[in-house]
Amino acid sequence: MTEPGSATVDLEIIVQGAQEGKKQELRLWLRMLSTTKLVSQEIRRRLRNEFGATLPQFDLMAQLYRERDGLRLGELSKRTMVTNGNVTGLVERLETDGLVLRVTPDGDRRVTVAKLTEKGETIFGAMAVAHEGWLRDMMADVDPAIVSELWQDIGAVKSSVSNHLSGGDFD
Amino acid sequence: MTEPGSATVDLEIIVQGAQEGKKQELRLWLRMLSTTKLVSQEIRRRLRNEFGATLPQFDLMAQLYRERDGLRLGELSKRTMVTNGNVTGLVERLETDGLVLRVTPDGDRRVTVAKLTEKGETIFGAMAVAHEGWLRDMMADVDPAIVSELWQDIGAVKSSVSNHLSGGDFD
DNA sequence: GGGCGACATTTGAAATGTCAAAGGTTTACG
DNA sequence: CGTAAACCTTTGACATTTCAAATGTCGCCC
Repeated sequence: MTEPGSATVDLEIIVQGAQEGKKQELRLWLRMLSTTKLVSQEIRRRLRNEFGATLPQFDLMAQLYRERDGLRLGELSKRTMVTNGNVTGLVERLETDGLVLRVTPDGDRRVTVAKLTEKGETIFGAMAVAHEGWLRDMMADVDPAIVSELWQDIGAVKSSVSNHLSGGDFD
Repeated sequence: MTEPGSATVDLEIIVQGAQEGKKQELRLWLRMLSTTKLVSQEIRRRLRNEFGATLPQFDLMAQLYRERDGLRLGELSKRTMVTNGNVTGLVERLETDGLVLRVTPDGDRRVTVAKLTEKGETIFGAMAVAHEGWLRDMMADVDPAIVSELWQDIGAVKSSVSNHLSGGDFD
């Protein structure tokens, strides 16, 4: 790939920097976005085919699965990065299906707490196992060391982004 | 399950592999997903505030911007990773706003070709410049070398995922 | 030249997504 | 007390999303 006899390595860097080095971030973003879409679509398809569930429902249940005492809707909204109004409908549907339960605690009647039903826990357990397997399969060709490195470096991206938001939100 | 194939590996790796190394892919995926959501939301907010546009509309126009002769809806669907039915409505709204034009070529009346209007090109030009700047800003704290490396390594992930799809789709 | 299979887009139902405004509740302060 | 501010959730209007089924065209083969 690299061309021969370049005693002027500096030149390349300068040229690259001046011409298109500026778009590295854009390029990275586009690739992150398309990759994420690809994986999402695959997971969505499998969740649908094998469990009749949707990805947002899975996400929401995942949060409840590790907080057996349940979570307030606002907290669910933050953790799933889904708007409040959206959580309302999501929980509503899951309640209809008997996977989730809504309770208003005694102390504060403004609050609604959602928690998994026993049925919900059982079903989600199965989904979680399958879900993890799908990801292992999809990333099977990637060197584990790279996987680990990516986790780190994307963390750096995430934290840079967090520090440059116009609204001022956090992880 | 899987047994350690080579006895030459470090103890660390074995330990890691036995304990929680199995979930590395899941961990990476969750981080990719949350980071992508974070960036998407920020871009969405800015597109809305500064241009009154939505992210899918921006994506679609981006494709048309570099194909001045226009693209068939099916091709748009593939490139934006948006379903056919979705493209229909998207283009419909953009046409209403006078940003996009729909034409049926003479040769084949099954086909609809969408292309940017002059107004569409002007407006998108401005959005593209801003968009690139937003990304540079958001990733400002990330070492350029890391940005480049991430682009490469995520490419490896993408291609692994592509090779392990149940449906069998490609980039 | 009629019809069948392949192709391209649209439609329709249901779910998810955003934002802004409205609805109750609680808290705090004068 | 009693009202205003703060908090939590829901609602409503719209845009986007997916899937499956319908619609419309083209190509080809007999």
